[in-house]
Amino acid sequence: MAPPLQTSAFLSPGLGVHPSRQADLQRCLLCDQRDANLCSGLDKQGLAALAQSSKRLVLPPGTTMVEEGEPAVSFFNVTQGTVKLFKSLPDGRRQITGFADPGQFLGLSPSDVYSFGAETVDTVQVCRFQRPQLEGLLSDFPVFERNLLVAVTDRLAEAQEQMLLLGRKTAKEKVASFLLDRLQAHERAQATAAAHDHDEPAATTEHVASVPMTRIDIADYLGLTIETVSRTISALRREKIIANMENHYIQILAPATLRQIASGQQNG
Amino acid sequence: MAPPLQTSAFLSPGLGVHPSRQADLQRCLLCDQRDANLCSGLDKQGLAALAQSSKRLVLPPGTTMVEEGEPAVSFFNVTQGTVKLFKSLPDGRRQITGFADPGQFLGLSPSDVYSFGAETVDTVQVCRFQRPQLEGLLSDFPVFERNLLVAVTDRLAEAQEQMLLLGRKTAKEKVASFLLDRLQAHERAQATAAAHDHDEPAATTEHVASVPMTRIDIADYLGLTIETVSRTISALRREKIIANMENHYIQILAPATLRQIASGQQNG
DNA sequence: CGATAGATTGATACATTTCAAGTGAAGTGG
DNA sequence: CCACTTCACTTGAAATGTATCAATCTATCG
Repeated sequence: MAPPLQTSAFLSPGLGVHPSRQADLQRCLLCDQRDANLCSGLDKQGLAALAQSSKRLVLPPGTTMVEEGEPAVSFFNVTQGTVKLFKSLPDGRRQITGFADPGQFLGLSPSDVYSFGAETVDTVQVCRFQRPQLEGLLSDFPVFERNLLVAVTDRLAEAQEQMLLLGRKTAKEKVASFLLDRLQAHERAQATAAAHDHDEPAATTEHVASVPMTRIDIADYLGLTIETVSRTISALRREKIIANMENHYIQILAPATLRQIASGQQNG
Repeated sequence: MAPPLQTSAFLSPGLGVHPSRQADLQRCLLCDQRDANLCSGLDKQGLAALAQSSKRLVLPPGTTMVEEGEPAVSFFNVTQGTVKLFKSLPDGRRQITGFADPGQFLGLSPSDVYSFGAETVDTVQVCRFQRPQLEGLLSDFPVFERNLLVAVTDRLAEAQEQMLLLGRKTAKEKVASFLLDRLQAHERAQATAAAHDHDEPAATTEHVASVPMTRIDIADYLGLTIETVSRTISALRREKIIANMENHYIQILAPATLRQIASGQQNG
């Protein structure tokens, strides 16, 4: 099952890193997501190996990254933008199982074909790994494998939370939960950007949710129809719990209230 | 599929296993689940370490194994029976996120407190690990860590399938999918038992689903009410797709039809 | 044998879907 | 520069699948 690869030291630290690989390593060293999830805790040698084994891609909105049933040859780490993961029924009904924001991986599958599809929501940057090289990295760098284990565990916990939402929450509770998720996603993005700008983290007095996806995607994520999503968002706006902003952002006026709604302690 | 078994005599005295640990090692060597998931591919040293670090427990039906919010101190590997995992809302609404049948683990959590609850459905046998010892095992035995990574990945894929069910399937499709899951669970159990009996695998001409859980559990797993579950099962019985057996077993008369229903290609 | 828990069945209610129409913004071509 | 299309979204009215409320049945167990 797991080929126990030898940890051959193919890049002696400190000594001459292959010139043509310098650019690769730089890419990792300067990456926004360098200390996030998969890539955290790696020494220079590990980072160099990661850099060598991956390729950075920029993908326009609506790009299919993974198709259900196709051979699972690639593995991705998202560094910018949002990717939607989904499963479909033969008649076209679709369930979005999650959104992969910067710092998250995608592409693991229990078999040799993908068990899900993936498509970019907006413009997305990823690091792409090929399967065999990924397995080598896992074997060679225990920290990397541990990071992946932790990341998959996180995703599993998220999936369980989403099952609670899908199975037991009302439309209003679903939308409230979603907006809070997107608030958190935006806050994380802000924090990451601030850290790399060396700027002071601007005191977040405004609560803003990043919602780059369409109503169709939201509906397919929450197990609702687009009409119900639209109506529910309108209702929250009428109740002054949220407010419209530019294109793909929503302001959260009453986060505490929204949290109460999301956890089923208030019906508004 | 079949893991490469060690063919060596399983207790060569030369290897100096500590005498007081012999019983522990025997427990692992004779375990039904020895070659399943987490415990597969381990050499004798690894198996001995596993045996030493874990304790076998037998738990009666309805035992709380894990409570949401409590410190995540234990990790379990199920060797017999079925455990239900769930998340709840403050007002008591509950979603069962999965059933852990023999060979499956439970107890991983992204933080230091459990993000879910777990309770035995019937009489359950588990191997219990304490957190610190588990981490030691993961670090010491790469095969073990890889097994866990594979197992968590499997569970994540299952969770995604269940999200599709919860968000997009009708009551009838949900129940059909559930019965097929339970058919597979029973078939796996049969296969395991047969392998350890050294008996020929009895030609499975009858398709039987093992359903040890109550209607309440089924409803909380499928995002339905007990009434809807009951009505739907009755409808399938009326249509001669399934038939009643003793207490907690259901016979599948038309597996192909059930599969079509489960995947949304037929409404019956 | 009565008590209790699990399961079934029926009648009604309701949350969400479905069907339908309409709005507004962005892009296109004459 | 302005009709015209398109796409995402919103809103309304009617339909429906599942939930809720309620009664009954069955099996197990003290």
